[in-house]
Amino acid sequence: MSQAQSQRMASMCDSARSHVDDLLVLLSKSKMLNILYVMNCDPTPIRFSEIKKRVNSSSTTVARRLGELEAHGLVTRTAYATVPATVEYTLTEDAIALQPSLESMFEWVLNRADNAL
Amino acid sequence: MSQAQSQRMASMCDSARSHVDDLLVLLSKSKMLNILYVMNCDPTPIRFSEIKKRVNSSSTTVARRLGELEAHGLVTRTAYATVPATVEYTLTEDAIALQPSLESMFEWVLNRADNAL
DNA sequence: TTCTTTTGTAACAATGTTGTAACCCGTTTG
DNA sequence: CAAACGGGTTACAACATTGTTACAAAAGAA
Repeated sequence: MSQAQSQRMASMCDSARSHVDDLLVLLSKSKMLNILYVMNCDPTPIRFSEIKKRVNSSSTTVARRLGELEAHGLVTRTAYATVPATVEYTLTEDAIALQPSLESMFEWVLNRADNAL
Repeated sequence: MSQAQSQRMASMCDSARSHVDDLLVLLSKSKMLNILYVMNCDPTPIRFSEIKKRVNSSSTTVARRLGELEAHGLVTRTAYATVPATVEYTLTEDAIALQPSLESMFEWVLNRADNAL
């Protein structure tokens, strides 16, 4: 961490702190990192059912997480009037900027998981 | 298809996936990223009370998180027989390997927080 | 003697989160 | 007509997590 960033952190006003905390709380919700990871792995639009299958969670939780991500401007939801319904989710540019961090974090996680076998 | 069946269709083998999930669950616990962040900012030994103050949480939660991190081999706890007691926590090498990811993740978080002002 | 300090732990009530089961839409297929 | 599809929503019971309060230990200070 650079000195400038540490200083920015130290001198941050309360409202900025709360924004940081909001984001950390968001990222810490169950399956959130998993969802961002699967969306980052292949950054083309992905369907609800595909996300649900890959993160292995209930519809309720996946819907809640995607709603939270959309509310924070990290994913875009696009519905198509096909039959049956088709809905695609896409990462916004802001979320894509998080990709390198997530990728190296998951590399670390996978390495540790390997070693733990 | 049942949820149990979806589970079995995941690409990774069950034991590897459970290790990955363990780590993601660990990292997703409340204040966990905050703790790792403050410990990464200044990677010298840090005392319990200092962590507690910086992440702004209760003793109970901080103690729980540090215990979980220690159980996963990510921090080392060293107690000194001073009066009153002194306990220092240090990141292990494994945890330090996570530093670049955390740093760029926090950069992203800080940037978003700035823009949200 | 009693107060103070740091670093916790134990018990517990309040609060938050989860999955399940039931249901909705609108359209096509049997 | 009834079922089935994807993509959800709602209600709710079960479960998980949180902070609070009370407590402890050890030794020096008042």
